[in-house]
Amino acid sequence: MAETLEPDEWDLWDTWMRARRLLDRELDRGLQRDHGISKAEFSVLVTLWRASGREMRVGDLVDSLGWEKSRVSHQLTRMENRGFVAQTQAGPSGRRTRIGLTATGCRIVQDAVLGHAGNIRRYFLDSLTPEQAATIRAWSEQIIDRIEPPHGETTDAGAA
Amino acid sequence: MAETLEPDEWDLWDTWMRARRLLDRELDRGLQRDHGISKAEFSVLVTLWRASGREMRVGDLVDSLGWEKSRVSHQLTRMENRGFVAQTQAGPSGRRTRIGLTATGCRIVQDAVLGHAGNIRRYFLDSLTPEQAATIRAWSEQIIDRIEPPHGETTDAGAA
DNA sequence: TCCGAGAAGTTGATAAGTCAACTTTAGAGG
DNA sequence: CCTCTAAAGTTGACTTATCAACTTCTCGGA
Repeated sequence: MAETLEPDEWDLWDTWMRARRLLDRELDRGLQRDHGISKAEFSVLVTLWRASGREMRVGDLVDSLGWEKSRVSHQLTRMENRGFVAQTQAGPSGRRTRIGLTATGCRIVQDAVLGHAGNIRRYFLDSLTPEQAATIRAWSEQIIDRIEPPHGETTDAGAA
Repeated sequence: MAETLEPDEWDLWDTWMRARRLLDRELDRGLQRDHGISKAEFSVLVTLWRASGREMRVGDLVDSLGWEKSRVSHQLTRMENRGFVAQTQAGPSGRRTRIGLTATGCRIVQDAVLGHAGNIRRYFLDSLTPEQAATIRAWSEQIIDRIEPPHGETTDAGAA
């Protein structure tokens, strides 16, 4: 800690952050404009869509998305109101145990995936050679490992 | 538009997004824990700090940050209340024309930059060989160019 | 000088995300 | 069968972000 970054390191960081921000904004707008959903809604929809039976446990959704569970809960409430998802198995109380796509949700996600995939390709993948892709993947995995090691290893030891 | 992604392309995308999310979360927490400020506050502080005279026009701040101007305005109001920034030149109405760091803001950002730089190094730069860094930089620049071309060129023509 | 268009900045309503506290459920141990 | 504990899920209050509408400035042309 308490060490400084060289100017070109700062510059790399800033450039990377800027690219991310622009990319996110562009993808968000595409989703909103073409399909009327937010990126958050899209994430929930595809996650459910990929699941076998198009439904899953709330907790598994939390893990897949990597969100706070309260965020998932609020999001599901809103999406239930919009008619995109529904409980597939109601617990004794008014509580969700399993949640799944409705016909509407299913239809929307199928459309949205196509458009979104196109945008991801256009903005993200097309600017990428295979070697670059490999680099990005490897480096992303390093970051993930470093911050969230596969299982109960300590976070900052080991790599000393 | 309307084309699909291969499984390994989706996987690259997911991995990259996950890495970003974890990295952001980690950096946010560091800033909050060690310096009591949010990432948004930090961004404003460093941007002003790097400016000559430690002050700038609101509109330039908007451009540098790449945020919506209303977001910047709200953020500045909060930060004025916390005593981090202040108007350096008051317009005729209660309006900000130029905004700058206060002594407090200046002190905080100096501390925070050190800690934050350390975290950026630890999580982001350390996992990077020089070639990887070059790749990431080049690719980030491509994304920026593609979405926000330097000056009034059309967004999607040209690269055909 | 006066007008009008557009830039610059603010505001308030609403949506989304975070945090901590709470309730219900499920399971292990007695 | 009971109880205790932890996990799962929800809730409400609070913070932050977005959107659209608004006000105020600036500046070029009649």
